[in-house]
Amino acid sequence: MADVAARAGVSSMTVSRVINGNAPVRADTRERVLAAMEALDYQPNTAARALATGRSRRLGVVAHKEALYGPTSTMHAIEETARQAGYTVAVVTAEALDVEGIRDAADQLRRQTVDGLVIMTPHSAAVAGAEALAVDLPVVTVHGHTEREGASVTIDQRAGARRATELLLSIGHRTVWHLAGPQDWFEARDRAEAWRDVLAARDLDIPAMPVGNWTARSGYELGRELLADHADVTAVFVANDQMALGLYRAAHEAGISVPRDLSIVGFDDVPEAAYYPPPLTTVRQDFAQVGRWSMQLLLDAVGNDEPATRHRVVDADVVLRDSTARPS
Amino acid sequence: MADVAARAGVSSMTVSRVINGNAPVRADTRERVLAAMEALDYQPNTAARALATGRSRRLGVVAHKEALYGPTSTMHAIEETARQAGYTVAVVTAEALDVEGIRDAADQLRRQTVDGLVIMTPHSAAVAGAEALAVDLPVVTVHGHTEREGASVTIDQRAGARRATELLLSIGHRTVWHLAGPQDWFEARDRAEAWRDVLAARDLDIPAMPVGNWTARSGYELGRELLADHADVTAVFVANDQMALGLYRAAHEAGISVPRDLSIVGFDDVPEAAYYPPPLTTVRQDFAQVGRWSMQLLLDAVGNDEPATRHRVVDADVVLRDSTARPS
DNA sequence: GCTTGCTATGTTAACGATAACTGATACGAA
DNA sequence: TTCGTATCAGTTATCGTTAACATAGCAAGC
Repeated sequence: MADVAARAGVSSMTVSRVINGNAPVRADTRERVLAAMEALDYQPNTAARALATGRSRRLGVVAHKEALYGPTSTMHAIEETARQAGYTVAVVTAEALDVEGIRDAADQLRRQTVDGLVIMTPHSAAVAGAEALAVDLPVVTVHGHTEREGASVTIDQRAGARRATELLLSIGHRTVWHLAGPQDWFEARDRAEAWRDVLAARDLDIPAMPVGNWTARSGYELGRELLADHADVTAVFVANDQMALGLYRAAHEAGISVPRDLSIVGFDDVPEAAYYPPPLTTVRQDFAQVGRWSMQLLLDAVGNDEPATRHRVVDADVVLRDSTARPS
Repeated sequence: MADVAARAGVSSMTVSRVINGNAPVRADTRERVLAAMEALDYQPNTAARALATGRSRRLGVVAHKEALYGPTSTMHAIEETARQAGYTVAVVTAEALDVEGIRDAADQLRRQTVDGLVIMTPHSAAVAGAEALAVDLPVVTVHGHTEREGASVTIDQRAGARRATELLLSIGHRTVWHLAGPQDWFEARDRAEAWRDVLAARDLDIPAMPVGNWTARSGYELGRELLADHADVTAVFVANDQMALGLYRAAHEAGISVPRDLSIVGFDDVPEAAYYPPPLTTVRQDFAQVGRWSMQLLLDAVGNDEPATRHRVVDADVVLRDSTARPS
């Protein structure tokens, strides 16, 4: 920077003003400075700037380990939105998404002088960790639930699950079973509760709810037991698309045809769902929207220097394909 | 830091020495300093440290947009390895993986004073961008090809593709077709070339090679044409698992049974592949290993303050499942 | 002609850490 | 005893940038 200043015949303060555009600089002076920057291929040093201003134009994201489709899509949208606003993103993968894990990850990010934090909080335990942080840093939580303090972006799991369940009932199924996701994930719990609520509202018996872990394998194993034990199952709402794929296989092995003998609705709408045999009726979640909105909330909070507080909810809609039919 | 020093009754320099452990400090002094750090919940400021030392303990990763399984797994492994070595990771998603896009992304990271760079270079065009950078910063490229200067980690696409093709020939198929991936990706090109080489080495005719774009949709559409036009196809090696899923559907619609009438081998071994109907024989790639090794190469280079130069190749093995059988 | 106020620039002192040097004490060998 | 050499801690300057204040020039208003 000193070199640039010397070459342009000004003080380094003027160079700083040209870069930041926050104070008047005469047009011809600005030109000279810009020319000097160009000629010397000058890159401002962000460490020095962060030290002087106390702001790093860097945001932290606490992610979790699994390479699932949803969080990955959200991550990319976060990164892109941040970049367009001139921020960079530092990612830390929490070992475990409990209070301890979130705290460790966030500490590491705080040491990096991040200006704000996006925390992916699918587990209930993770929320406590997030709350503890919001005191001295703007924090937005993602995929959590909306009943906490501070800002968050969630997908309307309940609406999606309600629609899925109602769809199956509306085409004539007497009741709907549910293969659930791990119940320490908000998303899984919300889906299960909404499913239960729909059945309860219609005075239907609520069948036993096997609990899986998002993997196709768990869908397969739970599905095999379910179909072996209960010959009367005609409709299953599955917690996500991978588990639905596992259930497909269990049904196939049991000689049960989808959708003729068994209707299945998934959740997520992964890109492959349209090519499962048969193409899967599922609930689409706009993961990218979640990323964009969470970053916007965070940028607002960082800009205004106040904790973020707003909640935004992304809708979730059923995509009708070929895995659902009236019961025979 | 000054507060910590005051509380412990020492100078800030002594606190620095305790933190970095690079100079002798008497045991009881160290204890006092550690106690003060603990009591004040002291967090070292990385911006100041970066400014003073010229090293940020931060590494950059240039990723690409698509939320594919492989790159995501690699990313997580990179992040984890970096964290264990005390480094953080800044991610930038390149808009386009061409020379321009890589350059922009890397410039942004360089301004962040990163100590080194991992560049995911699946496109041929991206390599040129990477080469331009290696001059003043340790760079490791991933998923590129090995015939360039500098360090890289790749998966042995050729070996994997060769094994897949040979497997199909060895169980009696007269020839093997190939549904290829986009030919501007090294991985896709390597797989196609290895397939062609195997056939050529046995003096077999080399069938036309439809080219897709990694998606299930492209696998479906190409598969439909292929099966309609060529009644004699008995074995297909597909560029990745998603495309294989698309081909499954095309076969199913055409009344062709897998594996009885048609054997299929995929590539990647995504977690769902074992639950495709039928479970997919495919080539497993250890994406996490790629991430770990690339980070190790980079950390070596950063530590020794010299450009990275070594190449490492991760093997790729066939996982035998139920989508392959002798021709009937 | 003198104040007032604006524009454009320079000067100085931080920001929070470390590098390089200096000083004090202790200990062993000659 | 004296010197050399560790060992431990303090002092000072520095990294590259910006905040805060100072200054100079000039136009407008009375």
